[in-house]
Amino acid sequence: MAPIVPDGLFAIINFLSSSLKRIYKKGVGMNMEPINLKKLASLLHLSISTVSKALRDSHEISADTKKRVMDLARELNYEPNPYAGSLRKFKSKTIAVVVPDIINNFFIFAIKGIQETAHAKGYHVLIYITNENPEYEKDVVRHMTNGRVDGVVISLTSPIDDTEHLMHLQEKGVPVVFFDRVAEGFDSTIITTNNYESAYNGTRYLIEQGCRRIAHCQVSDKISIGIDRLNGYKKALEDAGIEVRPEWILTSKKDSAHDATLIENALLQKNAPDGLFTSVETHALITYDICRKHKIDMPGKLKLLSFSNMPTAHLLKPSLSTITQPAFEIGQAAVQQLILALEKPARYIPEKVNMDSVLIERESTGK
Amino acid sequence: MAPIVPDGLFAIINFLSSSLKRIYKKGVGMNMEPINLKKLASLLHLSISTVSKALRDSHEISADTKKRVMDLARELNYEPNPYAGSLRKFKSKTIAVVVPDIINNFFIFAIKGIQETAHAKGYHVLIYITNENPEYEKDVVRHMTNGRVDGVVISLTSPIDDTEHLMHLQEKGVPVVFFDRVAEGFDSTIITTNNYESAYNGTRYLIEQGCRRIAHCQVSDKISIGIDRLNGYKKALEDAGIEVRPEWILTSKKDSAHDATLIENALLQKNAPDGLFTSVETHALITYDICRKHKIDMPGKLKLLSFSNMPTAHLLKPSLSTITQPAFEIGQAAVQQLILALEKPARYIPEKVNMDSVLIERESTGK
DNA sequence: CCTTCTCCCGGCAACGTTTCCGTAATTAAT
DNA sequence: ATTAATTACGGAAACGTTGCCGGGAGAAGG
Repeated sequence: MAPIVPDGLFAIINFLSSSLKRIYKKGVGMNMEPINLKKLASLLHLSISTVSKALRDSHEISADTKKRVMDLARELNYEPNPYAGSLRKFKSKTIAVVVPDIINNFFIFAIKGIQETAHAKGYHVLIYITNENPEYEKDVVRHMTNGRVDGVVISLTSPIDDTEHLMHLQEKGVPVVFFDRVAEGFDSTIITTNNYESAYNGTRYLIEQGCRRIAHCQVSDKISIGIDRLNGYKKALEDAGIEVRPEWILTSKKDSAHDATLIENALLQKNAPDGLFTSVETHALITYDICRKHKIDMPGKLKLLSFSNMPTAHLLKPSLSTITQPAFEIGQAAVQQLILALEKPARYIPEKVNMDSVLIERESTGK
Repeated sequence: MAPIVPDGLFAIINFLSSSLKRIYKKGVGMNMEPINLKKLASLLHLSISTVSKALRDSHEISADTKKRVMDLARELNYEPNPYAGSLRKFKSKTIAVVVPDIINNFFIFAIKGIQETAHAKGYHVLIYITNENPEYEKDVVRHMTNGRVDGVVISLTSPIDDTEHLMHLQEKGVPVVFFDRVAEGFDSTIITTNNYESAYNGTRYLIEQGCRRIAHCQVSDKISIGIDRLNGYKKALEDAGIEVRPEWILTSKKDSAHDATLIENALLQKNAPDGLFTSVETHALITYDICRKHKIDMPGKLKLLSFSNMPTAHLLKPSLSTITQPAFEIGQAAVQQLILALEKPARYIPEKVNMDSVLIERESTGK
């Protein structure tokens, strides 16, 4: 069927272009010639478009041609160049996940949920850790308008009123899904937990456990969860007729050494708090260290409650009472919503999903 | 300077093509027209190649032309399409990190190190979690020959003798750097810790603490660290004249329920172990739960030592003695080596980096 | 005045796909 | 038998870049 002479010529031509490419690409190396549609087409004596359509199982191609093409493609381990397709189709099958921190079990589990469902749907996941640095977040987000990612799942480190970089992203047609640390005024999906109620219930629980001087350590006064949780804390105190004392509202500076002295000073003052409600698990751990250092009896002298997804909370001494968020499910839901926005924009209606956290009583609150 | 009529015409033409593109791309939406080199060129009455060169600060372009171009690019928030460049240049400025698990502080810190240094060097990071599934790892790795990533940093879940998928990757010219769970026979950088010595010293330490019936729980008998650590464990027993009992070598089935009963049965048999040396922190946590459930006194009846990077090890009850690996530094080193291989292939010599873990004595071993 | 050189810029091909279109050959409908 | 429809394939443009050329204008040197 295939004429001999042209094949020989093809072989020579291919060899030449092969070695040229090799030099151009790597200088030296054992890497074989890249195999692409053109290569498959020439080996099969078909056109590039026919091969392309055959591989995509197009109805325009006969059954046995498809088989020939697919067999050869499998044999040669053909892998389509994703960037060529992306360039043509304006979609990369890639999403970005942007988180403030990774040494935090909440984000770990969320990332796991994100990654798992994204991969199940055929998406690749680029990960960006902002290290609580708003400038870095802006920088990263601004560069996402270039088509590298089809959509973004983000938990903010920027203040709630400083999100024009995300507005810009949205205007450029890149869907954004927020989770946990969210923004307002966006026509996009926002996935949170019931922060206000959790903080309210947590604070009230501390009161019920006998605390009257309850401090709160928040991660920031400029992000959504910081505000919501603070408000829940305040309202619970008010409802119990307990004065809200500003000096007992500790605000993290995102520097663990600073935070440690902040908490330490608060706990060592005269008439010190008898209850502490922390918003992130690292602050709870810092508190453990402080209590050990200064021999503060927990839960005797100080009761501690923290938002946390630590797998070791029940093994600590004393075991840590926690408000635990459904982190994994949040990650899953975020990606599901994002992919819906990407693939069925008509059926996508941005929604505010609000999931419930669960309060787990343990020894640190005198259980 | 610029003639008025042509500009007006351009505007009309641009508007038309804009609305057309909008319909083609999204159907509907507030997204503006994408801005690319062609657009910049037409606005500036320059050629595409001139604009391209100006943006890359080429010496072929005059200073004021560069300024005009860059000013407009900044004003319009021009972002070069990364995939077009990747297609042209055969490099994506993207690396993949493949890890078996993410609910494991070792990998968390490693990922942090990887991500941080990769971004510092201008690389993007795709993350793949294999969930200890070799088939999934193979699937993922096989699809990495298509140019999506320039290189791969991997900690294996596949058995040490089943790595042809990685061979294939290397043959295709994609550099691979292994860390922690590594493979043999590859001409590439391998970053490990001194697993044999750590296991030897850890086991000897347990002996010194009075243990005579020491069990070892390994993550797998088919991966590098499993083998090395087991051998260190065995050697330490032999050197102390203690018999190595096969039934005390527990091998994880990568299913936490199964592992729990495995360890539970081992600890409940008559003449049970008085020491346990676990290779991953999850097994240590399982052991804590078992001890609590069955009221096994730790460290009285059972001493526990584990490889672990848990930030809460010192806060557990009892605090956990650990062998802690320099996870963050491993991640850093892995990426540094990979980028060296990518950018200075001439100066890159694959090496076997071996870092030291540190044994931290705490209460779980009777400190 | 002619040559040579430098400076600046534009044209064009190429990267690997996808997809719109055209068309030849075969089959079905009239 | 002529036309219409269908099947199966190829040609070519396009996606947004980069980089090799080539060339015109002006300056410098003879």
